[in-house]
Amino acid sequence: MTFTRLAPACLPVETESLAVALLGCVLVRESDNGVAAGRIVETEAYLPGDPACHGYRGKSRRNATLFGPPHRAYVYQIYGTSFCFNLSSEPDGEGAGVLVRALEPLDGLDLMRTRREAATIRDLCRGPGRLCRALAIDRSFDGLDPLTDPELWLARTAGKRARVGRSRRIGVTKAARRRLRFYEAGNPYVSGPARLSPA
DNA sequence: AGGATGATCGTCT
DNA sequence: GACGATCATCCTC
Repeated sequence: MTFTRLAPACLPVETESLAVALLGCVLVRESDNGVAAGRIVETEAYLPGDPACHGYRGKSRRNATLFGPPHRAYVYQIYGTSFCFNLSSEPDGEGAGVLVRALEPLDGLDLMRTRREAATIRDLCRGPGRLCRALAIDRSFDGLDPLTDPELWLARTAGKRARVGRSRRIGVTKAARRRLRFYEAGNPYVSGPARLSPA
C-alpha cells in the first residue's frame, strides 16, 4: 500500500478547521519493523483560551510544542500509562492543538497487533492511547514535523470525503459542554458515539 | 520535597 | 457502567 504525503501548507492553521480537515487524512508510521498506517476518523479541538487546553495556563516544559509553529506533533503521557498524539495549531506563540482520537487501520495490521497484544482489529487504534501504542508513538516524537518527518507523517485522504459529525469532547472535566469533537459519521472505528449529529 | 491531577485503558459486573 | 492502575507534570510549601 502506498501513500502520498500531504502537500506543504495545505492544512488550516485555525484549530477547529484543522480538526475537521484532518478527518480522512492518513497517519503513516515507518520503523525498522515495517509500516503501519491508518485513516484519521476522530479528532478534538483544544482552542486558545479554552480551560481544557493544555496551553491554557501558559507555556511549560510539557506543552512547549503547542506554543511553537502549527502542525507539529505534540505528544504527552497521560495516567502514567498512555500517550496522546496531537497537532499544534494557531500561529507561533499561541498554545492550541488538535487531539487525534482514533484511526481506521489501513496498513500494517499485523505489526499493530503485535504492539497491542490482545486487541481486536476494531480496537487496534480506537482511542488516543491505543493508536499511539499501535504506531509506537511516545514522548520522543514530540516536536517533530509530520509534513516532512520520515518516521511519522501525514498522507492524503484515503477514500471518500468524511461526513462529519460533532459532539462534546470525551473525558474532559473542564469546559465539558463545548462541542469540539469531530468524527466521521457512521465509521465503526470511531472511539465514542459515531452517529451523525447536528453541527 | 510532597501532594493533587489527569484529553486513558483494561477488567469486571 | 464503574473502578483502579500508574506516573509525568505542575503547583505549593
